[in-house]
Amino acid sequence: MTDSRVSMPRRSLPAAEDHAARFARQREADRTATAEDYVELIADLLREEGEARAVDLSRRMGVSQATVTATIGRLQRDGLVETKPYRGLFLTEAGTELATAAKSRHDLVVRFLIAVGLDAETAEQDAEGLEHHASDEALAAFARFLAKRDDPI
Amino acid sequence: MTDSRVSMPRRSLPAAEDHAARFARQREADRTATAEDYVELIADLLREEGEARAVDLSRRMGVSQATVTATIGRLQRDGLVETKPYRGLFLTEAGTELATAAKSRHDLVVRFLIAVGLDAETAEQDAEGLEHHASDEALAAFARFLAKRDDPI
DNA sequence: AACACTTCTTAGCCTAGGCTAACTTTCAGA
DNA sequence: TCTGAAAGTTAGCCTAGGCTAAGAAGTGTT
Ligand SMILES: [Mn+2]
Ligand SMILES: [Mn+2]
Ligand SMILES: [Mn+2]
Ligand SMILES: [Mn+2]
Repeated sequence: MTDSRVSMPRRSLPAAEDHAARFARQREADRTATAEDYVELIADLLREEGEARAVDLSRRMGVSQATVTATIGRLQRDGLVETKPYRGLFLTEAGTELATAAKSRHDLVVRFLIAVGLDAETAEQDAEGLEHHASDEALAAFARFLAKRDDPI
Repeated sequence: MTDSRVSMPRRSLPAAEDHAARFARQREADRTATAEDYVELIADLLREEGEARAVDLSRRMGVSQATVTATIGRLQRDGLVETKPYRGLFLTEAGTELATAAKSRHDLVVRFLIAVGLDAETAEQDAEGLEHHASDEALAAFARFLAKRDDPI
């Protein structure tokens, strides 16, 4: 029903299917965000503290221990995490890979935001959300930006 | 239990409360994202098509009509939207404000991503998700970046 | 006026991700 | 060794946001 008599009208709305695809991709990113944040945090805790306890996740995620138990259950079901009660959480191969990717993405976003003028704390804050919605293309662009800035021939 | 004997150790983890605050803010952004996307789309449809039907939202969001009904119900409950069945959706004052803010944020993010090297379609795609997680500070930084680029005195 | 098509709603279901309260298990210190 | 605190689990609840299938309600065309 779109009027196509004018060659380049006030075309602000994309084709419905394309539009829908954008939102679908975003919903997908939302679904994986929790897993990424958890495995990233588990990896950080393992590296920095030597162990990652559910109670630490609870504190650092700002969520009840019951919620952590449930979430960890899903991560376990999905083959990302293993647990030894009272002995902490461990990442599977897949979990480690996901954590590594998440961390490098996180760090890249933080560095980019700082380069673009944000203070470190705001950059960290924003990165926590933005990291899950930047495509590989966007990340590549961020990396190029940083490279150019560091080496401005 | 954090060891504070060393002055500046491998401090990668922020204080637990700060860490939790970051995630809390992100959860908040996630909660408001759907409302923003819906009112933004309704405003776009009203402007471009003259009316915003639930069935169009369904198509453009890539979601069933039943889901749209439910979501619109929440938006109505929250005072953002009004409905006249078979006559489309309308924004309240609050809804219009939210839509306007969402759209300007969306556009800013798109322009910024393009300026940083993304192609238009990827920029649109990514903006759909990123827009909900960029703080005012980040948006201001993006705007500064664009301004400087356009006027590189 | 009737009929078909479209639009919208309703009912019933599901998962993720939150919560509190109560319980169990482990650990550590007296 | 006991025993209290910490850690973890379980049960039961909630909301958002998805879905399908079925039915109701407009709308438009003949
Ligand atoms: Mn994150
Ligand atoms: Mn992160
Ligand atoms: Mn969006
Ligand atoms: Mn948007």
